[in-house]
Amino acid sequence: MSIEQDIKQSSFKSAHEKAVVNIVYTNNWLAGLQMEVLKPYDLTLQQYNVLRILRGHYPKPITVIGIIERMLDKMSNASRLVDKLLLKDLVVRHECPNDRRAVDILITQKGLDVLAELDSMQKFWEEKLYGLSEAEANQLSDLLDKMRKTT
Amino acid sequence: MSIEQDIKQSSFKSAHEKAVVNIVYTNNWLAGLQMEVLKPYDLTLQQYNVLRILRGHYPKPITVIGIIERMLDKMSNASRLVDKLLLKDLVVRHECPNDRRAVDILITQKGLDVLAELDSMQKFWEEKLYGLSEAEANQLSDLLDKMRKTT
DNA sequence: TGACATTAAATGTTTTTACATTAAATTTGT
DNA sequence: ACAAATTTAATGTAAAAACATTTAATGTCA
Repeated sequence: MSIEQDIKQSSFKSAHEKAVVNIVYTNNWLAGLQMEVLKPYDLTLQQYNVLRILRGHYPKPITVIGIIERMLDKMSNASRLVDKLLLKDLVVRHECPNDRRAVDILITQKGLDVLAELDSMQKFWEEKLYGLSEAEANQLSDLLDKMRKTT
Repeated sequence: MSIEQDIKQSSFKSAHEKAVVNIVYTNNWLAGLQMEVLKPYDLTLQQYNVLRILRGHYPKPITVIGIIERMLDKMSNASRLVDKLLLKDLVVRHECPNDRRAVDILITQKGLDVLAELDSMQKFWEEKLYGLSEAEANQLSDLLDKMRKTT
C-alpha cells in the first residue's frame, strides 16, 4: 500500500519530509516482515541481529563490546540480549583469557542451525518480494548514504 | 559515517541486503536526530507524531481510531499516548457527540505552540543537514515505494 | 607503586511496547 | 425488538527498551 493511503495523508510539505516519512514507514514494513519470520523461532529482531553478528565472526568469539560496535542500534542492552540467547542455548559465554573484565561470546551449533533455517526465509523476502532490481537497490543505498552526509 | 565503518562490516551478501540494512540504519540515525530535538520538550517520537496528526486536523478533533489510522506504527497504544499528552496539557479529550464509544481528541493552543517551536528545528535538520537535492529526495521515495510493491 | 581514570559487563529502575482482555456503545440480522 | 456480532477505547500484563549506576579489571602517569 502507498504511504499516502496507509497513513491517510495526501500531501507532504517537502520532498525531504516525504522521504523521511517513507524511510520510517519502510523500516516498519521491513520489521513487520522480519518479525513474522522470526516469531516461530521465538527470536526478536535484536536477538536475531546479534546472532548474525556472532556468525559473522565464527569460529572466533566476540566480546559484548564487539557486539555493540556492530549493532545497528547501539543503545540496546547487548548484555541482556546475550542472556536471552544463552537461555535458548544459541550462544555460549566464557571469560576472555587476556582481559578478565571482558566476556567472549560464541555462537553454538544450534545457533548456526537456526540461522541457517532463517537464511532461506530471509532470502525469500529479500529477493522475491522486492520490486527493485539490483541496480535500483544500489541506487537506494547510495541515496541513503548521501542523505546522511551532513558536511 | 558510512554503514560499513559504523557497524564494522565490509561486505554484504547482496545489494538488497545492503539496502535493507541501510534503511534500518538510516531510520535509527533519523530517530536519533529527532529525539535530540524532542528531549528538551519531554516528548517521545510517538507522542510528537500524534501531536502532528492532531494538528493536521485542527481545528477539527479526531478520534483515537483516527489517530491510529494515521500513525506509522499501528501497533502502539494510541490511548496511552494521548494520556501522556493530556498530562502535559497538549491535548484535550471529550466524548464524541454522535458516538458515545468514541472520544474526540483535540490539540490545545499549548500543543500548537510546542509544535510551532519544534517546526523550526525540524526544518533545520530536514533541509540544512541533508546532502540530498529535492530531485534525489523524490527519487529516494520512489525507490522505497517500489521496494514495497510485492506483486 | 599507588591514586585516579578508564573500560567492560552486569544490574537496577522507569518507561514504553506489544499483545490480550475487558467494558461499553453501536450495528446487524432476523 | 432483541440477541449476537462488531466497534471503540481503556486497561492488564509481560517483555523489552532506555538510561543510569555499580562492580571489577585494566590502564595511566606522577
